[in-house]
Amino acid sequence: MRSTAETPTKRSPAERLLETAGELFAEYGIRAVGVDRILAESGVARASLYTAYGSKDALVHAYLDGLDRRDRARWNEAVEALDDPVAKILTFFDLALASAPRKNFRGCQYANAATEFPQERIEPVLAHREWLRSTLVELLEQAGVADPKGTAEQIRLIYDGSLAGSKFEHSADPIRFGREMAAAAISAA
Amino acid sequence: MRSTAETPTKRSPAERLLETAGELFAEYGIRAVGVDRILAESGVARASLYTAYGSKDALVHAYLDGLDRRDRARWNEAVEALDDPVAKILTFFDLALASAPRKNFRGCQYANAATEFPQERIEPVLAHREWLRSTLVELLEQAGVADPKGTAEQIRLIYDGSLAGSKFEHSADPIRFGREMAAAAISAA
DNA sequence: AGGTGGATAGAACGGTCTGTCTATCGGCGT
DNA sequence: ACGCCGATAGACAGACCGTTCTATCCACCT
Repeated sequence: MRSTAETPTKRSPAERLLETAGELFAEYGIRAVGVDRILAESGVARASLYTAYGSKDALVHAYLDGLDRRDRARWNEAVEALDDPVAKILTFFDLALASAPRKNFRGCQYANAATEFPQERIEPVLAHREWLRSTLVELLEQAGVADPKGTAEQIRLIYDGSLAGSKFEHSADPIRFGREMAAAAISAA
Repeated sequence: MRSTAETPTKRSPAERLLETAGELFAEYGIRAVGVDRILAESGVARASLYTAYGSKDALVHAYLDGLDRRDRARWNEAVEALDDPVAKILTFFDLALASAPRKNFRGCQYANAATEFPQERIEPVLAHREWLRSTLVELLEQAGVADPKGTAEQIRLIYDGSLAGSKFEHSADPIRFGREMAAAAISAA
């Protein structure tokens, strides 16, 4: 009963599974990673996966859901000490910049998931995207720009483009470049 | 001997295969489409695929290569009547706008391929991307902007972002929005 | 008319995928 | 000390994957 996420040294199979799956999905893609590999690299038994999640599909959804929640939490934590709304906006780029090398420059994982499953409406992906949009609008209102909604759309387009470029070029440079573009777009607005 | 691509009414199995594969790859993704489905929808015999291409992998590369050549040809044709270099640049967005609904708003197919095969260096994808970059630089030089290279990078980032947004939202609006952003970026430069 | 070669239909093979099943192990509470 | 329950190891089933093979067919050329 008290087994779930209690001792930090020994985590549950469900947790280890989710972490390993997340790393593999991010690096190689979701369709390219089979459950056999997840099981082998996590050291978890096959049956544990199916008792904990029920299917690979459910594990994928748990992965995307955790991605959304964790990304939001990281941003919230990172902007905690900041006052300037513009600095908070640029934090999106700073976080992407920091995680890009760790993720082998695979770009936006939400976009990757949407690419791999074109005809599914993936809830966490849409939710994350809407959160990003509304957060940008809010911050741009605080910054006192003339057209918060339009400018937010600009920032988000730049954000998407910088992550796409990072994936193409296997480099963090496009994200740095996008950060500058975003800063300039806010200044101009 | 004279069988290859002679009569326009009845095309060769290789051609029908490539066309059907292209449509399916674009709509559902490359990994998601098996050879069985390509064969069924094209009405081509199984053996014909392997005598013509040798493997699914080779068919995929032929698809990507044809994508690159055709996209360049379409752009060249579209800008033939144009003089203004800025108009030529915006033609990239116009073409994307026109093809987006036909492709079910699946965004940039080069990005999709790069997403599905993260650790392969796909030649046509890199070539297409470099062609886009150098073409933009050339046109921006003609337009007399101060920093052609930097501005070209901006345009390409906006282009990438607009296609990514189109995929997320299943809409052509982000491409229209990106077109405006690109026009503004050129004006400002 | 006869033959040649490309296209076709479809069976079959080996491999991999997700998912299920059985059996054993080990820690923890009573 | 016993029993329970989660975790483990691994075989297994069924579907699908790409690929090869065999055999038939048909259009075209001499």
